[in-house]
Amino acid sequence: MSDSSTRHELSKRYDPSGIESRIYRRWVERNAFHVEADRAQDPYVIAIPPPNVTAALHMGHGLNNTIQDVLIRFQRMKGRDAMWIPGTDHAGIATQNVVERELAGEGLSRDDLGREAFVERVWGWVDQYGSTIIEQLKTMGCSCDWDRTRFTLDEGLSRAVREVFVRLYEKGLIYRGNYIINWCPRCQTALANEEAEHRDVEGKLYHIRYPLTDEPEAWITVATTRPETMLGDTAVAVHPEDARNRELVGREVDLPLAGRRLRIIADEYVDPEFASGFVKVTPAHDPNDFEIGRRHGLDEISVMHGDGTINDLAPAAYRGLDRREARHRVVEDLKSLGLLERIEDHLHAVGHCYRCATEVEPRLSLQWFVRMAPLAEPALKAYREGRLRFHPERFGNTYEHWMTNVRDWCISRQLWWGHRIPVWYCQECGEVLVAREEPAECRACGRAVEQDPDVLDTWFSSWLWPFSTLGWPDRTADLDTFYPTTTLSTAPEILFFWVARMVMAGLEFMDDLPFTDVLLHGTVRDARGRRMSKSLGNGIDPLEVVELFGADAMRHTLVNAAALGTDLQLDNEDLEGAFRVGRNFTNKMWNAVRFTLPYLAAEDLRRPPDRASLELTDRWILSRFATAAASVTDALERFRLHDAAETAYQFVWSEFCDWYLELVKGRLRGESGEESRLSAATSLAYVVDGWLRLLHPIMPFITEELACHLPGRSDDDTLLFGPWPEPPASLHDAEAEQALDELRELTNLVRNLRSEYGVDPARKIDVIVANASPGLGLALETEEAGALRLAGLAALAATDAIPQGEPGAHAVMRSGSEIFLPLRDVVDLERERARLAVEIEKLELQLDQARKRLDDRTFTERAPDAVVERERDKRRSLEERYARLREKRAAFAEAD
RNA sequence: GGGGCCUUAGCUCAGCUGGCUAGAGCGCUACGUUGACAUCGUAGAGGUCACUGGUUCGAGUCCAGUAGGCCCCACCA
Repeated sequence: MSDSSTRHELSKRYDPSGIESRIYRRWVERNAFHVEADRAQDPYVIAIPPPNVTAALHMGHGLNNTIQDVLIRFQRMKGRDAMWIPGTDHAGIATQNVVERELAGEGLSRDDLGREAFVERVWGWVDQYGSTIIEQLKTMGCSCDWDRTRFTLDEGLSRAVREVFVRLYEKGLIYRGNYIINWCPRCQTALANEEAEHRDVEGKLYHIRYPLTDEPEAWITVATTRPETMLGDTAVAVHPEDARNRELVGREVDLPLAGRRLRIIADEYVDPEFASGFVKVTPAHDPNDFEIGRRHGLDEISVMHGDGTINDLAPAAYRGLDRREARHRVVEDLKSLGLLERIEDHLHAVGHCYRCATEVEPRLSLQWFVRMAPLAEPALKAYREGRLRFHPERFGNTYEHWMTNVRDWCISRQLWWGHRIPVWYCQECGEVLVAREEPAECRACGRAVEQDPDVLDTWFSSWLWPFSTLGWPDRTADLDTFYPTTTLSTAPEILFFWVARMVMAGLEFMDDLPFTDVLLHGTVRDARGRRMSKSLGNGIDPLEVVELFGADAMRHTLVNAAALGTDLQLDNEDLEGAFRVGRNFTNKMWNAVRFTLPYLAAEDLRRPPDRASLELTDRWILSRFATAAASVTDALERFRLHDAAETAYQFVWSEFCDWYLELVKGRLRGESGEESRLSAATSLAYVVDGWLRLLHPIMPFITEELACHLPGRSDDDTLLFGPWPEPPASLHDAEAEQALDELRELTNLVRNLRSEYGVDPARKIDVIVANASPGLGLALETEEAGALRLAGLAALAATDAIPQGEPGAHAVMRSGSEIFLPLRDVVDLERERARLAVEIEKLELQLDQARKRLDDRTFTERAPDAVVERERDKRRSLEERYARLREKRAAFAEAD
């Protein structure tokens, strides 16, 4: 690679376009993200939550994948074999819906094509668009091991799915049966419990009279929210202890409209306090009624087709009506029969399909299920024993609750797109064959067999993701090396769908947790606090953000806004505003490095300069850098990415740029001699290299680009593999920090006074310092020139005592050092006296507080010594400043 | 019905194990084109940390309750 690509003058503004794609290409060309199993000594592994193949990148992806990339890059720089497995999910219903919609545009349905052609069509779609999101992840800078990209429906993963199905079946953990499941009448498939989203709906509660068979003038009243299901009633139930109603148990009622006789039965399920205490029992259309029905051996009459229309088991008048129309008709008919007692408003939760939001229909049907309790037990144990950790911790409660109340998982879907259920039925003898490979014939009778037409829930493949992607069920080197993975980062809403199930599968099939730490990030919201969504049209397109401000700016903004466990808000109507912080920061970094480049010593950037040869300011920035680096490292290790971003930002901007660069400018130009220049140049080089590394996980492009320009570096060098900055503890320098703190305080005080008295910024003024503390003395000894420049001073003089009563502005520092600006032309005596009075008053308040505390015996006795000592220091400092300021004021009074 | 979270500056939010004068960014005010950066610099205004009580030498931080907002789970029709 030649130098020509990057070795040019840096532009005045940072322009990420061009740079980012060039850098990414360079990484890919050297195959930098790939890790070979046989060379991985210390693996750190993340399996990406595979986005749906139908997906286009949204901010939720942006956030989650930034988080993962930060973690991966951090660990890679620390020297670990960081491997990030990418891939996509075939997303059964979602993808099938997309292609069906496409077909609908051509006036076709999937039935027009037939199963085979339809599936082929979906594959075609996947081939064409399925890698869109993968490409978009690259634009964001994600450092996935692209060689390992997997798809939940590829050959290897399909084999894993069949293997798992067969094993669970043989273990008795998969069964088939007729149960009430959640049915989406639009998608026309079964759903898992988790796939039905409960939402409150304003409904009605209908009170309906069922006449007693042997006493036609008398009736009982049942209450229902779904009158149309009465067509499938097969009993009426009361609570066995219900004093009001229990003598009716055993009698019969005439079911209106359907003309069927129903027995009144007693069942504990019924709440005797609710409404009249009678419940109509519809075993085929309600999960509770189903249970009652099984307990009492009731008929299960399903009165609906899969599409939600009434079927032939209902009276002719209702056949073919949609469930809504049927409800209306039933209510009207009951009204005209005088059997509708009343209708009340009723708020209740109704399940909705998580893919198309259609109201779910509880429906009796023959499906395949996984018995979950035996799988949940070890998964729960792992959490309780602390082997599985959640960040933030509170999600552990949610996990525990779900695990302890887990219900069997309906895994069959009446779709065409997905893993075909590996079960074959003999048409002759009814034999059921569950097999890894398609059987040629029935093992019982030798006749032809036919495969179950259904496919598996898409999560039935994703729950195997952490090991199926590594080659399982084969015992591969990848599997040995990279399983278990380390961290999982995802959105809390798929805790049950995916995270919990992966834990179960990992423990069941690999005998080990799939990961040890689960990081659950917040939700991205719009300016009004609403969740960003396609339907609301309030999303922000990450690609547009990258285009406008660069991936680094976006990543920084996202990480910076996403404190652990909190949602983040981004203004979708003001992109510029939303990403300003990150964008401005990239520009700041760019210019900071651009400025330093000509001055950097071409020493070994990675070796901290020897302290003995350094000047105070250099020792100070090295000390600050050591603190920042330790704190960023700690934050990243604890998944507190936000803190890491914040710390690095403050260090670079507020300490490095605002103070260090400003202070050393003159020295870098050689104004203080060669030795001084060298001290600054070597320190600068070490610190710049260091903070570029600290920021690389969050902002990989700009840091990589800038690092290439450092002396002795070329395009062939990269920050990818570290080393991660681990400055020696010896860089911590209390003396330098103390001195520079005082220097900064002095500068701030002078600036403040200048501003208050409206001194022309261009005007150089003098300052007199008296009673300088050792720290300030030390600072001025070496940094006088810097202080003069930053405070806009012409000269700085030290004396033993400030001239008494002379017109000018006064201040006293925390250390007790005094400052005097002899500004006889601008300082108004009256005003200065008033200003001092205000200062004195403020000090008095603080002093009172400190004294009160220290006078309190319980405080001095019970608080830790260190706290008490600090308080004493504070009082001492306050007393000193107080005394000095009062002197000033007194002097003014005399002078007047 | 159960569980969890939130309420801190005009706005968006930090503040982890309780301890110096509660922070950041944006916005606002005043001033500034001193050769890194106007995507900038300097200074400043702005907070009874929702409310009430408790624990403690000490509470934004811990506990209880109140009010408001949000989320998850749940088979009372």
